[in-house]
Amino acid sequence: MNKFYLTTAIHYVNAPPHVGHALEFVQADVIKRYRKLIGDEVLLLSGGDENALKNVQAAEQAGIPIQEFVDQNSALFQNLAERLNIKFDVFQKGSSEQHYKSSQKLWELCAAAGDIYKKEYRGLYCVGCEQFYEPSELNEKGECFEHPGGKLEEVAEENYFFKLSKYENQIRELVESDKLKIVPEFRKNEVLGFIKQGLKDISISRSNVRAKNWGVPVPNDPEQRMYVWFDALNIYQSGVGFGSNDKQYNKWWPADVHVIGKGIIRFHAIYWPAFLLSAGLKLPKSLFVHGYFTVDGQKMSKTIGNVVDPIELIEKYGTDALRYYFLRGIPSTGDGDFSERRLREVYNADLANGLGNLVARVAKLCEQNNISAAETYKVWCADVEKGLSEYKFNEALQAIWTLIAETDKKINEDTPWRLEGEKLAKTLKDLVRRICEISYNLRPFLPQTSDKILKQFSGKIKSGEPLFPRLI
RNA sequence: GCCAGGGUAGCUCAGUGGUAGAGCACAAGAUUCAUAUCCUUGCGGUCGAGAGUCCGAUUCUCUCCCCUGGUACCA
Repeated sequence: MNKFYLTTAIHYVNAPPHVGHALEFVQADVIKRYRKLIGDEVLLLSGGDENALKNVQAAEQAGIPIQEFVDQNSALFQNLAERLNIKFDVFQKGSSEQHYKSSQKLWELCAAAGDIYKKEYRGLYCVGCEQFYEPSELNEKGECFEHPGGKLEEVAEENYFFKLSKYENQIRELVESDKLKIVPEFRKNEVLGFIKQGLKDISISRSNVRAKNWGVPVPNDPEQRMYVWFDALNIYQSGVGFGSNDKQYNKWWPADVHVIGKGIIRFHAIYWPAFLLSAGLKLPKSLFVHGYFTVDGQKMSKTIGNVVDPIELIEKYGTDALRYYFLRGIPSTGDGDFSERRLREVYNADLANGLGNLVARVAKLCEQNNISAAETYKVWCADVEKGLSEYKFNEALQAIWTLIAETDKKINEDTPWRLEGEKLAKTLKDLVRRICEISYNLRPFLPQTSDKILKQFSGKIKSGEPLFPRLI
């Protein structure tokens, strides 16, 4: 049996999840369900990047102890997954003891390879924001936008650095050769373009003061904490036993695919393989990079106040309706505009009038004529498989909806309501076969709906409640 | 600034050196098994602007305009 290990990104848990997170979860779940259906043993991991300074700041603002704060928000991410009908086999918390040990082990391996050294970092530090800024990020007076009037201090601090520059050629080769495959192609080119400019060493630690004593302690240096990316990426390993359970780790690692958003590709395509190369560990096989949502044409942001809550949408339209919109309504690798108006349009056109209505009309015909379904159909439509293997979910679904349209047309041509006897039975059985084929192919995408249809179309067929009541 | 991608029907997008395509939306017709549904037909575009190559350009070349993304220790 083939193993297949995939992950979602490790998200900041400084705020509740929005539709963008939901999109990524659904995409990962489709891959997971498909791999399972074709017989792989699959593990899906997600997790929370709980060690970021942003969490500390957000917790302070909310007036909640930091651990309690990240626990609460991590739970919201897990709850969202459940509501989307997704099961994370592992949800690895960055603040867990096991993760700390695992990340320290990774650090020690990199250090033993001679790739970690101490160096002074100088930068412009804003006390109000508690972070460093590049000159380009400041206003004309050299002040930060959040705290105008206040001068930034030039702060120097000893940090640990990782010799990223050493791995430049190896990483270029990995990406070019697709040994680390990046989907889609244009993201791969972006990464190569970035590498071409030359890789510099990166800081991978912070002083306790700046880190507010939060985060993974650096081994053998009580004054420093790991910079979040070093340990956050390692969640992919710590969650499957790196540093705690060798048997489990050897079974699942390396990851077959990391599903991530475009904003963090550099960390996954460059930093992450470099850390692993340094530590002498296996590398993930591929990255699947999705785009971001805009909302009614605008960037989603807390300041604009247009952050869309996926839970509300699930309550309004149902899990599968939302899953369908994510998968069909936007190309899987591009940016998509989220609009509720569009969601409603797609719901009525494709789910109510298309799939739902087709199932209802065939079910009624079968009920009236005492038709039973005997066999089960497990045949993948070629275009659906093709779409899935390339992560082009919208194209896969399009193929299924072509089947739906063909079946509708066939019913109109055959006019079963005018037939009788043997001919009628034969026509209806053919329609039942088509419905089963459609719902089988639908399984990775709309699991609840698929189950409902397959249940309705096994044994004696009866008409039932509409799958997707038409919205007015 | 530099690098990459894009500007095609009201919307989302596909596509080609030879009189422009799909789905949705909209309109009409026909049908009744069905969720006022399905089916058929129709409406709808100087294919970002200009110039060049060619018998012929939306498709190739150049210039310009606009949009999106990337341009690292901030995430």
